[in-house]
Amino acid sequence: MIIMDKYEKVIELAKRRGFLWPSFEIYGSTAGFWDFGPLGTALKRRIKEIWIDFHVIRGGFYEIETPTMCIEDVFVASGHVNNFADLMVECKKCGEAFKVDSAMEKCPECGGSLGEVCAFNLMFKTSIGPGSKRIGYLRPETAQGMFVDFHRLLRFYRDRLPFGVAQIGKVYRNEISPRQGTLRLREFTIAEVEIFIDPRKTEHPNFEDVKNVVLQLYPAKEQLSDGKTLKLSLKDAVEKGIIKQQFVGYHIAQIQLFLLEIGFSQEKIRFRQHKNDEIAHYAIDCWDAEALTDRFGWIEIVGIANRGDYDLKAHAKHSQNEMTVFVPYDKPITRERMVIKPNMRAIGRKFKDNAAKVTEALRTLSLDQFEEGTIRVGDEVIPLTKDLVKYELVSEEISGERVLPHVIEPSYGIDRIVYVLLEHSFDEEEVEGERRVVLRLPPNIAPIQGVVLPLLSRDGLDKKGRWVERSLRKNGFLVDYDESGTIGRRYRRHDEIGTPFAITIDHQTLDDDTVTIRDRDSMKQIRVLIGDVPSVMGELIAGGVIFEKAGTLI
RNA sequence: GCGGCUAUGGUUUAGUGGUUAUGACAUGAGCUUCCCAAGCUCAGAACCCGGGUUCAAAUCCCGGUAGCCGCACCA
Repeated sequence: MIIMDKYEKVIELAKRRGFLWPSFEIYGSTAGFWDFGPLGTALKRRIKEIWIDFHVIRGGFYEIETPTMCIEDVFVASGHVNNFADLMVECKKCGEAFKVDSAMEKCPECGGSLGEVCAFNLMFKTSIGPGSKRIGYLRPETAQGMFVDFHRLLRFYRDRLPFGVAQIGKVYRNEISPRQGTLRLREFTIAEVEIFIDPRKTEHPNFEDVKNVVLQLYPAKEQLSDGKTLKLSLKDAVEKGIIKQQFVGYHIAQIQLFLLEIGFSQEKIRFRQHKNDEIAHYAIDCWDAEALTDRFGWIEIVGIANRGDYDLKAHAKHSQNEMTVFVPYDKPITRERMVIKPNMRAIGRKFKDNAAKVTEALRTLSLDQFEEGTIRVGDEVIPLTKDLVKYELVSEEISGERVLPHVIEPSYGIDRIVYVLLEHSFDEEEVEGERRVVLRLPPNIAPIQGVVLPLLSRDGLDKKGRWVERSLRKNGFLVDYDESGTIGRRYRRHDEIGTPFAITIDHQTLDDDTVTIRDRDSMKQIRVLIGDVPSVMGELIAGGVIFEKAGTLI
């Protein structure tokens, strides 16, 4: 008996049955790259579809697609060129690796001397165009593409906050040591939403819909003290100030609902708050959705951050573009304002070369200074005389103000989700002394939705089977057809890859045109008319009907 | 990147400095059976890559690559 832990069992199954394969295998593979085989690709596609259903269709955020390669400016502005790098140094004596601290000379662990400093920027760098020296980077997140399009998005959403935009795509990070299957890759898929909100309005219009969702929370405070998680409704968590804003809370609930819908185990999901020392300097509140894995413990699969105005401010500055939103007041405000009109002719004559500085000083003059009757240019104090400026008090109507939005960002690691889903779905049980391996994936997530199995490959059963297969394919189901080996063996084959329903053609089919449908999880069977198979399958997969009631239970 | 362990058919595994490299499961063909991995026959399919030592290397040595564990980082 070979003893494997769950990770090994899942990866072994994934490789053997065409979910996941190490990339470039015939050339020896390279860490951090995995191929999705036929079933893995189908599974991943279903996860992405549900994600889009959640965030784009139900959530109302449109999806966009921006290049995976970006020009240098994007990442200079975002800070990735300077900060998405680790300066590392190793102790020559004990081998411990440290992030470089300028004051550090000796190893803090053992006092040994340190080796040479090496920097890793985790971005892949390349050049754009033939002979061009224009630098390009493969993106390490999809977010920047969405920030860079802010001015277009704002117009698309007709100049109103809040609005959100979603993107699913490949991102690249030259990880130092990728391993652990698809939990840590150099090329991977993330699904991100950037929600732009008015920083003064952190309540969520649909908060009521999710306020009773119960979350397993692991706040920063508990991580530092007793290490216990709290089970709280979203409403309580926000009211107690554990989750700082309704808006973030709403999306934490959405993350949980999404994970449950695709088949995660509820008790294996928790939300961990970033502690002060790990939270990005610009972020206001950060949580990670973590999933419990058998070998690696709790691992991060979704991050949700309030990034504040960091990104928009950075791009506005670097690109010299306005990235604010005009937010109208409920009622326009009327106020009186002193309007100062410099007499350029007189100023020019009097101050000559310094005239520009004087007008600039006038332009930024405060009312207090104006009342003092002087302005300050450099070290000089200049009296404001009537020949230099004219002024008048005007009454003006202000209808709103410009606001730099804050960004709420849920960011899903799709490949990690694929692995965890396989692990959470993986089950073994004893059936009449035999080991049965079942992937208990929800029917609408399973890569193959049904398999058609003629009991025998003759007597016309095969012909009937082919007919059922075609009718299912015509109705949009991804199905398989299998007539090799005994019926039991074929059921087991499909249990192992999570096929939820098996349609069996038997001798009774020839008499009364009925077939059986077998439920993967219970192994129970119902009998339905051959012509009803597509509609019954549709209801079963959508979860609109209880299995035992979808036909005549055998 | 550093340290430790490891590398044999699709998967898992045995093995030895020397003929044609085990077995199991899986896969394909056939027979038989026919509603939960039955049986029989047959078939295809492997020593991670490169260098060295040796008459001879899958085996010993060195280097690389990959995997697992730890450090670090993260979706």
